[in-house]
Amino acid sequence: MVRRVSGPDPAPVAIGPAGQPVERADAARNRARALRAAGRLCAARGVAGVTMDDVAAEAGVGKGTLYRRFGDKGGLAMALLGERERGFQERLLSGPPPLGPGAGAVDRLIAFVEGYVRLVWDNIDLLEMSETNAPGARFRSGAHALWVSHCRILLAEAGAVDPDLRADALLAALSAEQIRHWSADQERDLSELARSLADLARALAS
Amino acid sequence: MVRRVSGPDPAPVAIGPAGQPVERADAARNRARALRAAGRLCAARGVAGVTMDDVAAEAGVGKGTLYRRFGDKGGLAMALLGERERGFQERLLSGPPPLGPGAGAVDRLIAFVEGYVRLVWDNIDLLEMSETNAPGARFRSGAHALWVSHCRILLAEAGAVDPDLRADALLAALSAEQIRHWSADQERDLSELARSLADLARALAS
DNA sequence: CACGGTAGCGGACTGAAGTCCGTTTAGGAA
DNA sequence: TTCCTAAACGGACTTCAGTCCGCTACCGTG
Repeated sequence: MVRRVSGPDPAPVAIGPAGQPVERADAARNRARALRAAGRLCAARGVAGVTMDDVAAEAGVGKGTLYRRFGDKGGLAMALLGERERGFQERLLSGPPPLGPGAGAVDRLIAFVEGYVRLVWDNIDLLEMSETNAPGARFRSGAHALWVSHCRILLAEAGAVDPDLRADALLAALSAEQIRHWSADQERDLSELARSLADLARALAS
Repeated sequence: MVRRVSGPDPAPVAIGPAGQPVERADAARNRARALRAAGRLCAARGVAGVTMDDVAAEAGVGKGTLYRRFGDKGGLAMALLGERERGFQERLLSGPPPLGPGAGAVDRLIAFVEGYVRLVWDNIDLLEMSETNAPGARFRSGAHALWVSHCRILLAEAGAVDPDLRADALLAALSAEQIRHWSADQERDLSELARSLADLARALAS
């Protein structure tokens, strides 16, 4: 199956009172169950040790249900990630400066990079799982679209040339794979890495 | 099994006349057979449509042999890639400038980026396959070590700050995933992309 | 040339992702 | 309240990567 683009599950067809399409009650219940089960199992055994059958059993639903809701294993990982990214997204859009609005573009960009590296560092297993058997899946997530457009806008504001490409390039340097490489293979630590990448962002902004 | 670090197959133990460890004749023959078979099948059906069983059957060897020689599916892909990268490596190390020695650091870097983008573009399926179920496998390949050290040296020569990190960041922007994203999702074409990335390299060099 | 130790061989087996399709049920309509 | 239909369910099934281990044959030694 091809992973769906705009979210973990197919768009419901029925229309609710507020005009939004609404998910059937059993579907919503099972989605929540699956996410809670997956979270529990990942916490207990580590992301790599969890299979889809495990999650289905722990959630008390069939495997088919899991695949209907999340598309594939990567989609489940993305859904789990979504919950953890939400806080950072909110601080980005409406939190205090320098991460949130109010600071200069370069300062905001640096704050973004520092926070984002941290987010990746803390969720690296889940991020890698979200790309298994679907290379580039992250590019199609709503979250990634937000990161890119945030960087693009700040780079443009700072007067950088070709902010589109540079935003993508900056985020490429912040990919889970790359951060893992710096962390595991080169034994860089989080704070030193965050500092170096902030410098990189500063260079890209000029 | 864990992919081997320095090449596709385990270091042979017997020592040959010239002092190099030597591969047993049947092993060498089967490696060549497997590579030829894999090349044929990929050309005929596309990389994604080829299974390890297919390759084993086409090569006339057992599946176990394939895994002994190449470690896993990604290792086979890397071995196939190795053949295609060799020409570029040679032009890099001893070909005519600006790619080879003789030109200024920035010009060489730009020539590298243009050539490398092309190399990735032409072998993108194989590159993605080399990372299936082994995220970050490319970082452990000998070829990648060459690309990184080449970029690092040129960046240092050009006077860039933190050439280590910048070399990695530049290559992150040139990863197969990222190039695929630019090509497929954003519909950029090869020459425009090469030009933009060359500009990025110039910015990183200063 | 004969022999023995060891690297190499190969295919049956395992485990997990992802699919299929007959069955169940939510929830709107009459 | 009953009925109807599309959505959702679930588990058996398929496919494929990767492992295991008893067998084979290469090649260095005497």
